[in-house]
Amino acid sequence: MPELPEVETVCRGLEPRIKNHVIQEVVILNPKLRIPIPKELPSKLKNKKVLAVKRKAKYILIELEADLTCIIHLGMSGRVIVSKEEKPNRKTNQTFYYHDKELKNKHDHLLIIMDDGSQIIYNDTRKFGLVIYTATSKLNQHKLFSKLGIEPFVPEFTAKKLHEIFSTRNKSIKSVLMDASLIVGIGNIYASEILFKAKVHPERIANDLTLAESKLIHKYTLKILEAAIEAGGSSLKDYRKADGELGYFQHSFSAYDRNGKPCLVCSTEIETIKQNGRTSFFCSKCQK
DNA sequence: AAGGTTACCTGCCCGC
DNA sequence: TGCGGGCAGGTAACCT
Repeated sequence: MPELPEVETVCRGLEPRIKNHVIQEVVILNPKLRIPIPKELPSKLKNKKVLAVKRKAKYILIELEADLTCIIHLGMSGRVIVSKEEKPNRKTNQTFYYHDKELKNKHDHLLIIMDDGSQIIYNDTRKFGLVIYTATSKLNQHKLFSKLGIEPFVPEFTAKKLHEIFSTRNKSIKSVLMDASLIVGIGNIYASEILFKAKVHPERIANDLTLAESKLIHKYTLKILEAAIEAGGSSLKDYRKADGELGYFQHSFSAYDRNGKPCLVCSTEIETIKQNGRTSFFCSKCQK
């Protein structure tokens, strides 16, 4: 479920568990992803200390010493799982997770073992994600990042700025909100949620929006993303959910996935339409 | 160059 | 029960 809040939650969950620890071993279990995992990634990462874990758009950046950053993207179905503790196999006395066949999971692509024995697994059913590396000093020039739009949580992301962005695009507001070359982090779920709260119909053409409407979209973009990050943070602290899987928490949506259910404001049935191959959820009475 | 479509991949759910 | 179609939270290579 990785949009900005989920990726942020993964980063916040991961950092305290690996920061200042050294990567002891990296094992490629299945390199087949959108960009294949580079063969030399294990040797590059091995013996490097983790300096920080950061988010950039929907990417996870594991910043390492020696000018190295490991870049992870979760695609549609990527997951990061951190073993809670070392689990040695009784028979072999091996601490490798993968020496215990019962713990093996389908679609695990990468295993990282830290110096304290904790193990990080990248799992991705649909293989749309990626795990690569680059020089930290050249991060912003990387092909993946060179065309990214503005981050929502920077001071320059103002209502005025957003309105200017909208004014340059002659297509639906829904697809503009989801366009990472304009604004990063908003995917199909939060685009519907933001437009519902702002009372703007998803098919409205972006450059037709009034400044007042852009201001509402700006306000709810920040509010909704913040609330979702907060919810993710709560789930990280919840011991009942502390199964090692990071970034997956119960969402409460107002519009997304509520097709046929009553609008929480006016009780009109939530409708769906297809836009650019993606389903949009909206209330035809509230959203104009 | 903007805007739209298609493909990548697996699994699940639904209707027949 | 089995099969086919459509669908799923993302991105980028294509085409016009």
